[in-house]
Amino acid sequence: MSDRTDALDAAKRRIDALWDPAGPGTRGRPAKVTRAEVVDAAIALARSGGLTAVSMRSVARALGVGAMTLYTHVGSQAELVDAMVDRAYADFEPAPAGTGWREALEQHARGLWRLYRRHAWLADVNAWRLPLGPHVFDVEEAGYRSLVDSGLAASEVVEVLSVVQNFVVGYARSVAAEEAEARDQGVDYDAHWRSTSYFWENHFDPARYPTMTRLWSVGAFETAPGPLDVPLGTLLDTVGLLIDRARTAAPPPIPAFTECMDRYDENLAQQKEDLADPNP
Amino acid sequence: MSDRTDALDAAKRRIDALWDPAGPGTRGRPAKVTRAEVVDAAIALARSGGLTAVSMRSVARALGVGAMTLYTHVGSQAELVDAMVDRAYADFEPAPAGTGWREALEQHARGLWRLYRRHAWLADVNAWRLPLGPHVFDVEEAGYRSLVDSGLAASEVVEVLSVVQNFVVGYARSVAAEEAEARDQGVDYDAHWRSTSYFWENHFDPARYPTMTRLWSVGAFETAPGPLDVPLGTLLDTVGLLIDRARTAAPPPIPAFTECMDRYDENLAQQKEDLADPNP
DNA sequence: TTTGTAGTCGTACGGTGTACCGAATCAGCC
DNA sequence: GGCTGATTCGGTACACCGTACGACTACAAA
Repeated sequence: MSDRTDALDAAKRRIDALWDPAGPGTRGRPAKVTRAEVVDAAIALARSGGLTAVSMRSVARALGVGAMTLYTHVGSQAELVDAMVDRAYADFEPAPAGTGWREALEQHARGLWRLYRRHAWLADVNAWRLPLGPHVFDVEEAGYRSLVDSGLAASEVVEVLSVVQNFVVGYARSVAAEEAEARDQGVDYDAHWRSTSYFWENHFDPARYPTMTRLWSVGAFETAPGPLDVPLGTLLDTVGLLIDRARTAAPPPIPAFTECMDRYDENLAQQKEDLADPNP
Repeated sequence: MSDRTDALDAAKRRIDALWDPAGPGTRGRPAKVTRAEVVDAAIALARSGGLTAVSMRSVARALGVGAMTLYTHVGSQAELVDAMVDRAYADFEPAPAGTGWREALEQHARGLWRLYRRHAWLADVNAWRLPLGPHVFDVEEAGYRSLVDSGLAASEVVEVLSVVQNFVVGYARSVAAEEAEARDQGVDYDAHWRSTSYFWENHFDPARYPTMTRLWSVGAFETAPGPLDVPLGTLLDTVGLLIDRARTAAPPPIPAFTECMDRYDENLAQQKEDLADPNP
């Protein structure tokens, strides 16, 4: 019983810390570092050495401070990583409003791409789940805004954005993985290239993988110079095709913001009721 | 210099271990466990406790063996995880040959979905990069085979499969993350539900996120009972639209297997030449 | 000056991956 | 039977990790 309660409180505190950073008290000993400085130092470490380079001790050392000192500012390492992610997402540059869905969605995808290129360590942390932080939600909001009035059904908006974001993040992840591997095994890209080509020469069997051989023979696996451009264009084309189809199908419209606030309050009340009385 | 060489050799050994498991020698003391037993024990631990439950000591304990004993069978923990992934991918059930692209691609996506549901820990490891193992390649081959003769251009085949797989894996990842969180904080789904609803009640601001509010008001975020069905159907529809477009555009054809073997040998020779003479 | 309060951080505990190396145990040979 | 070489087993040790505990410090307010 108390185990569950503790874990639940911990989850709540982890969320609260992202929205109400709990500024320094005016009483007592003054702090040597701020929460923001801790998060920034951790991000700096992650950018140069990956997420594995971020330990409580290494961050403290970078700040010239004892390891345990960090715990007055962040609560736990998991909370620190949450804060790092939300801080990184604050760097996202939203697309200018008023453009069409295609430019908006493309800008959104490119913004996400830039974000994951600038903070390559995000590819590692994203494995679990994004923290429910304000700036993460800002990015989600911007993504949905690019599609909400394009004519797609509401569920399609969610699905399409999920597909696009999964694609961009997955792409960034694979690129970041190669770079990290190259970094780990010696600064030099050449060594990494040798190790993967070693695989193709010594183990790849065309007879076992005929389809891949066919695609490889026409260069389908070679990444373009501007790596994201070509696949993203294709992906946006398919979204366009989907929107064309939706316009003739005329799905139920998505209500305007003013209209739906009533329903929002209603649903929230219903949700509270369900929690109070857990019987179906 | 020797640092780089060592790292390169390590990478080679990590790849070799997946293709030539290096059977037990006939001389010397007989082994108490086999490599396959080690991998299976690690997978069993991962299935019940997640990847974090897999440590060299815990695997050894599960086998009734000293921790260091494992190193005669797997070389390192990274190599063990590689082997776990490739072993898990061997469970993939390929789609029956001869069906159309849509059934084949759908079966492929569903097979991947089943794989990631059966081995939820795959969602954690996939963050870095899939190991270059034979069974991983079998799955890739099956995916490409479903699309290679659909009429798409070669590069589109690669992009579409990447999008579909990223979607399925991302979806499985988010579901697995929720289950892992629920498990960590108390066996009971209720506690987890309370913690996320705590967020919606206390921090979500409709004024800051109007578009998400609009979509939420019509239930766009509610997951369907058969969670994968609806989004996957939409995704396959868009692939169909893309294929229709490609059939009228008539992209350059992808050569048959027999034709491209010449080009394959040629390219491989070229590659070796480039490596021998690294000047541009 | 005293008291309360908040921040710092040394110590310690239990965990991790794994390098090192002697002990144990076999096949094959004298 | 005894010996040699090959192979595996696993105890010990080291460096690292996250963090609970509690003594210590430095300030604001009383």
